[in-house]
Amino acid sequence: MKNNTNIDNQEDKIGKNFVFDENSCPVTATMKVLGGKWKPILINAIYLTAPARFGELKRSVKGITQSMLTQQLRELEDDGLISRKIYAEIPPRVEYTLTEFGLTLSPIMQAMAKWGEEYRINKQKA
Amino acid sequence: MKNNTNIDNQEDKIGKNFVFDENSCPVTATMKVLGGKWKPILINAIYLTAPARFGELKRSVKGITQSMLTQQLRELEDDGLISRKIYAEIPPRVEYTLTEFGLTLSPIMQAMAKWGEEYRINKQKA
DNA sequence: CAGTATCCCGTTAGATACTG
DNA sequence: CAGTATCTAACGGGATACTG
Repeated sequence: MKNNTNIDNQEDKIGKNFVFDENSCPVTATMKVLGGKWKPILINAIYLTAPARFGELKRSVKGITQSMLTQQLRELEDDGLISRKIYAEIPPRVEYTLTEFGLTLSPIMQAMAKWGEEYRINKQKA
Repeated sequence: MKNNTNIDNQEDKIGKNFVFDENSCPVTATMKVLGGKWKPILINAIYLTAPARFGELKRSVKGITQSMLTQQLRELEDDGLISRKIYAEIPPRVEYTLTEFGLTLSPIMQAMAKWGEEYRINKQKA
């Protein structure tokens, strides 16, 4: 739960003048990569249907628009989570796959999925 | 990584007409709770300084405004992650603590923190 | 088929002022 | 001290049209 790098500085124990800074929070960094409406779904979809084609994703991811799909795929690619393979064919074909690094998200996604389910149960009671 | 409840339906294996729906993605549900600019930092801050007072949080969480702090604390409370204890004193005192349920986020936060650090290293190389 | 380019809107976050 | 109320700015996401 220690998500502030200042924590490493033993001089600066959690005292009255300790400061929590968003820029040094690695959880926030992860959220930026996984955040937004489509990222988790897309990662999951690509994981389960790899190699995933653009048109397939457009059909299978309910409600996503073409521009959103392109944009999100670019961001995932820039973050090194997915790889994009272009086939010089007519009609054009592009396939997306999770990279090795993208696969390292697996335990986090699983933990989040499990927690999310418990959260729903918890909310229904409240 | 299976974050679509449809996955449980064995009739509907990942085929050509499989649909990924945002409403049935528990990862997205978790993201809504943990998402936004301040939630991870606040959860961490409350965890490390509990019982955390309003004024303390305002001072220690760098850059947060009073209205944002109030709003985020309310949301965390409504989600059952933190508890709010009011002391009928002058001057008024309010203390925030993680609930049992809030503490169950710990493994996720730790996993995300670890991944976020590796992501940063990965990005610097690219 | 797999995109790019624009324009638009709703939500989220920030600034400021006021109060029990 | 610990809030609430209100207004404004920024950004994520959506609709539509066009293209190699």
